[in-house]
Amino acid sequence: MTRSKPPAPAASRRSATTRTAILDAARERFAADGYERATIRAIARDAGIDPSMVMRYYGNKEGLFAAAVAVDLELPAPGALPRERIGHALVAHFLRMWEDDGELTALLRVGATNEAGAARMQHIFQEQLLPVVREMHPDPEQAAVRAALAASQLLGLGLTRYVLRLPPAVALDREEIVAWLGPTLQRYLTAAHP
Amino acid sequence: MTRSKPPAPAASRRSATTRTAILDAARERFAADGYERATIRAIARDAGIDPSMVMRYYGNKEGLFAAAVAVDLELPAPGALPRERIGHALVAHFLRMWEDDGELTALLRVGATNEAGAARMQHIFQEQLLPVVREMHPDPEQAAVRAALAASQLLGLGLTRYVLRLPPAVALDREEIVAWLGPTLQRYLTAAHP
DNA sequence: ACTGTTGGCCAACGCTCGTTGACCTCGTGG
DNA sequence: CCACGAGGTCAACGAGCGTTGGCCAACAGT
Repeated sequence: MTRSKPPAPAASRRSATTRTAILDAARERFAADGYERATIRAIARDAGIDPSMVMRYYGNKEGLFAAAVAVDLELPAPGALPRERIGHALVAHFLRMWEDDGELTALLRVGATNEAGAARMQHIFQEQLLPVVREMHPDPEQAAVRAALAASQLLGLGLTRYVLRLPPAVALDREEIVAWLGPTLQRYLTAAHP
Repeated sequence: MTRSKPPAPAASRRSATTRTAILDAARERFAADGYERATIRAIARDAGIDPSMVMRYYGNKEGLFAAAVAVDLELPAPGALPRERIGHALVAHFLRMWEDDGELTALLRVGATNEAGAARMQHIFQEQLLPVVREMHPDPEQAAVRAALAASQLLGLGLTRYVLRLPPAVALDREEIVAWLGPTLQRYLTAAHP
């Protein structure tokens, strides 16, 4: 892509280019095929290099997955949005994230069949979604339950729309989804315990 | 299919026993490992027989999966339950079905990474869930959207609780889940378009 | 008693996978 | 000019997979 000689002597013979090419190809393959069927050989072929380079750079297949799928949900800072709009905002945010690239699809596809993938999803849930909910509900148990409910609806959306591709779920446009799911998330996160 | 002897001294040299042993083992393995990692060899080992027997009985791995995971959601006949309680009833019903055996977990795990598995889920959606919703909403587009929304929440629950095993989702007891998700399903299925 | 059918095992095939180690090729620093 | 190290290729390994075909043992019908 880019030439090679910036200003400095460093970065010489294009390793960075190859590294990101590998990661891009890996993300795509993991998203399309899941962990087992996304073979290192296929990823290397997509990236236009030899399979052994993948091993050199990322150690083994697990390391490659860890490097390729390092999800940051980019959730808004707690308090950054009004409490009574958080449901709609979260749904819209997640829709944008899902369609950004295949990273979330890859994570979900792998998480469904691979132990390490599932563990990574738990980690993301705990480190990224839970803190936002905790800001609203200091009681830890309350927060955990409400965050889990929110996750169930948000992941269910991703599952039906981007993984299983149920036709009616694919056909909906974003506004409509936000209008339907927003109130659900709002209730899970802010309503009184039923 | 089954030629043999209906009237005669049946059950002789135990083929039926083996067949169901294979199906049980297959269901468990597919539920635990997904399609690729649930190997015919492992399934045969669990069933206490030779891998080649699996081939004899079910043709190939796809045939085995088809035979092992033939989901019947056992949804109530349309009109069998009051329209204003259908949300709670559906959630409770699905919880029971998920915990019955590993069949739904197997279906979801395989559906997330396997084309045929995803197609089977679409088929079940269309043939089993959609008709129930159609009974309430004659307009086909309305019915499809509402059924997809319901599926997203129900599958999201199954995903977080039985596949990913997010701790807070596992810790919830059934009544609490019904109390939280019931109103959601109720709204997706019966409320006015938002 | 003979024979065909049925349930089952064993051994092998061809293939693909992740992974490894030897080798090649240059641009650069001394 | 030369050595070196980084970027990259090639060929092979051992293992595991789905699948096949041949063989064996025991029952059932004649």
